[in-house]
Amino acid sequence: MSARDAITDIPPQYDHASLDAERYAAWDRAGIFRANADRSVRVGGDRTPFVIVMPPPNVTAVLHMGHGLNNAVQDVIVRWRRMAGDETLWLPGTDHAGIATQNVVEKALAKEGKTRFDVGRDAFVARTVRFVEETGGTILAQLRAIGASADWSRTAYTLSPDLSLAVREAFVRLFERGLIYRGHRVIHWCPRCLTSLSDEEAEFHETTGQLYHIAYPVTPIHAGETPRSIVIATTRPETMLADVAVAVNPEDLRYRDLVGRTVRLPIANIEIPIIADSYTDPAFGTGALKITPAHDANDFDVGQRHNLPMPVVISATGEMQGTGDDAARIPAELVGVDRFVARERIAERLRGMGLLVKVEPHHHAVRRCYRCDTVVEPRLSDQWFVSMRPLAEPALQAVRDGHIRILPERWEGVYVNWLENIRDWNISRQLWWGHRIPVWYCDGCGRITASREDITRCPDCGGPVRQDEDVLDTWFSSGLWPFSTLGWPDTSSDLKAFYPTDVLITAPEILFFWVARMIMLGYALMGEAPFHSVYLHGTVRDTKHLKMSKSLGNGIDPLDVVQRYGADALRYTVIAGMGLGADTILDPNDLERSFAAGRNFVTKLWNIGRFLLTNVGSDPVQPLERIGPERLTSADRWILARLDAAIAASDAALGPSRPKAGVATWAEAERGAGLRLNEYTEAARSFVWNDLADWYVETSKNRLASNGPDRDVARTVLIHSFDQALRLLQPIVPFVTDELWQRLPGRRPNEFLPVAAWPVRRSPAGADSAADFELVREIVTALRQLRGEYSVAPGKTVDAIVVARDGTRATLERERATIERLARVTLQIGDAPTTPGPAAHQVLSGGHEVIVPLEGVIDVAKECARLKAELSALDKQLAGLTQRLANEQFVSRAKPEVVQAEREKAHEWRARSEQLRAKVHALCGA
RNA sequence: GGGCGGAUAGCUCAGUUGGUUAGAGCGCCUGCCUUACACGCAGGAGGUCGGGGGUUCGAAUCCCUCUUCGCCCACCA
Repeated sequence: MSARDAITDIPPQYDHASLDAERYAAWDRAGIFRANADRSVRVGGDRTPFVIVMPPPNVTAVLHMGHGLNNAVQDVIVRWRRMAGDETLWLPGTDHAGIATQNVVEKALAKEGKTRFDVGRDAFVARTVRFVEETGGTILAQLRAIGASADWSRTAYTLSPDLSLAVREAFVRLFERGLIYRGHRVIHWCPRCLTSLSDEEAEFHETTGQLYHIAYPVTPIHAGETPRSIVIATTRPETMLADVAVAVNPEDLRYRDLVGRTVRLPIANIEIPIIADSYTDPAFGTGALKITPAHDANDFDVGQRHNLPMPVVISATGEMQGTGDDAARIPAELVGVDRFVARERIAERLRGMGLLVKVEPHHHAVRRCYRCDTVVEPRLSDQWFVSMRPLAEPALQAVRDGHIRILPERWEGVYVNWLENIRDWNISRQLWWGHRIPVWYCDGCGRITASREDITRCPDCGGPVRQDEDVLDTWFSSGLWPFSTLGWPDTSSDLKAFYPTDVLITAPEILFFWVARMIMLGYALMGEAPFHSVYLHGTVRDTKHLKMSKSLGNGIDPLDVVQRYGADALRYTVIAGMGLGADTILDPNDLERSFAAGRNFVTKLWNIGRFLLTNVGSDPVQPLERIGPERLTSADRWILARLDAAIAASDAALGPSRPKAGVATWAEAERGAGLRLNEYTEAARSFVWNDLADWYVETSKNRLASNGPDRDVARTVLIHSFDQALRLLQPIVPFVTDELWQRLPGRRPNEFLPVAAWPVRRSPAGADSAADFELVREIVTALRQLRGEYSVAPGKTVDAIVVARDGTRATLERERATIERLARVTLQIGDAPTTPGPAAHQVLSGGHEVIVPLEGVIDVAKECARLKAELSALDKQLAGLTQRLANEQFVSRAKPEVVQAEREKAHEWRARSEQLRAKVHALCGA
């Protein structure tokens, strides 16, 4: 088979559509992504474990660019460590996603005109299970399409029997240690989801609302007293029906005489006291504050301090409603009215009564449900809480003393600040989809029992018990993820072999929701940090810097990209642009442009391989170690030095992968180091493209075409360099690299690049051996520049003179053929500058002078004429411009920016004219 | 209200502890189908490093300030 036939045999573009899936299937069959717990040094094996737990996507999620980015990053890190020889485990899984999934199913029910209450709890849960079975987990299958090298045999699910056991164990342990308790207080309530929310789930949204100033008439002490009133300011007039007091600051002289007296609460028409409490800010509004303990967390505190009643006037669904005696506070016509409608009506009524002093626009932040965007209602209720302070302490300490680092480091401050001000975590949800709270109440004796097993009788009195109706916050189970997925509480091999894990890779949005809680629960239940590094990557945004989302319609479907350009192109593009913590900007309207870099790179790589495979041939290739150093040419030494540099740069950009052996904390110098994926990508890219392809492959062409011993040297170095380059690039573009690697000579069956050894530098101090070929490159580049500058025909071989410096003559003689070939010249090596008539010349940085005689090469007269004509035209234009700028009329009357632009243009033209004049002078003499 | 980040070539971004001429990809211009690659090759144009002030022999880099975009946190109703 001739070389040409072989070329036509391999298409000029990498065929990702057919090859990617085949490659993944081969990896899968070989089981190379499956971790072997027995090999972990922690259980007596021979390998250091390296573990990443995948942030579990929602079980019903469909792959979007955010997942694509997150998993591409994880895969690169995991693939790097796998090649480096670690026993690598990337543990995948999904999250049952309590509210999110329940919402999806409720929406489906709504289409049938039903609510979850119509179908009942058991049927609803059964239906959700079915829904998850049908659609759930597709995202994990989709991750394979982008090449995720996860250990699918260990796929976990937060609501699986195993993990549910872990959740129950965690709850009971924390309960027994007094860290989980039942609290009666104001929490965030979503009137649409009908559940309480944690602080993190009630997100602030800036809005411009209205601030209502309402006069509460002060009840006169004796007849004939001048009528007075106290004006309060509120954004939520509807809650006034639940007011129990008006509070003023004890230092506030304006109201001092009123403290202890009462006001008549309008509409509700009841007497409430005026109290003094330092919570009230005299400078805000009127300095008087209505106190509504059941509908405001702060007012609740005030209410408790003053032992005030706590009437509730808004129902779970957000309508005006009271119970018992408190029902009397709500006028009949407002009962059952939506809270926002009631706000309007109450304002109307107050206006009618002359008690609405003024309404002014007010900019403030309103909390909304993070799942359905409904304005959250503060609501007094009984909930389960985790006592966070004791949990936060070790988590705080861990980051402070370097047991855990967070990259980029600026997030450490955010993390610390949050933990320092942490408040107790409401973990009960009034939902049906999730882990039922393992608590039973005995109505007989009142005992509350948290139990690992379901119970039917009270352990104290033997009476019947009923289980708590609520489920746990979905983030409670996520918080156990780094060890629940490894089998905890069972301490069998996986947990021992792989906990703690290494790096946690996610987006900053869930730093509090998830990362901080994993750290806290890791310490609380495992006594150890769940990982030593947290890597927070950026967000995927469009060109307007808006976050990509389904609702905005500005998303990019990663599978679409995979289909068009291949998984490698997607991965390369995303990873190459992965500045530490920086957002990734992609244009959803121009996929071609967004992913061209990746696609082009894959094609380039493929074509280098194509050249190699057709020119190196299939004869055995000697390993590099068998080639004596004296047989290496300058180009060989150079490319091997460049390879060493690329390996060093890649290692420096990626590592260190963990704190130094035997040390549990990060050294200050290494705390912020590594995980620079963009730098690693650039090091590998420029090596393979700018060094290997642009120079080494070019110089090797004639060597490969020749016969004799040097041909074998070239084959060896070429194969070695390319093999190493493929290894360096495997984590980024695993498909095309393995596809090529499989075809390299000497490959044995069932070898796979993803489990081949990571490159190691040959010679730590071999830098200077690259100097000779560097000189060649410099001379060739200079000659090419001169040719271009003087319009020398591309195909024409011309004479060239290089003036040698001390000691380089022999080198130049040796490299003559290479220079002549690459620059298309016939070379003379001179000792001193000569003056061969019209010539192009350039002085190089090392002092070498490069000269190309032009007599007879180009038509000097013609080129002179051309240049002169160009110069004269330019000068003419310049003269006109100069004249205009000298004209005072123009300068004073024209728009300043126009004048400025003309000045700049003149400046530019003058410089160009000077350059051209010098060139004309050199070429044409006079 | 508090804190953080960004502003560098037409676009998307790199620029390590201040140190020759500020880089890459995409786009653009010129010329090339040079027997691996036109998704390519060779050459080239393009930047007062957001504005102003300061420190320094020297600043994209350090300090102050302003403008602007974005993010996080927050119990002034």
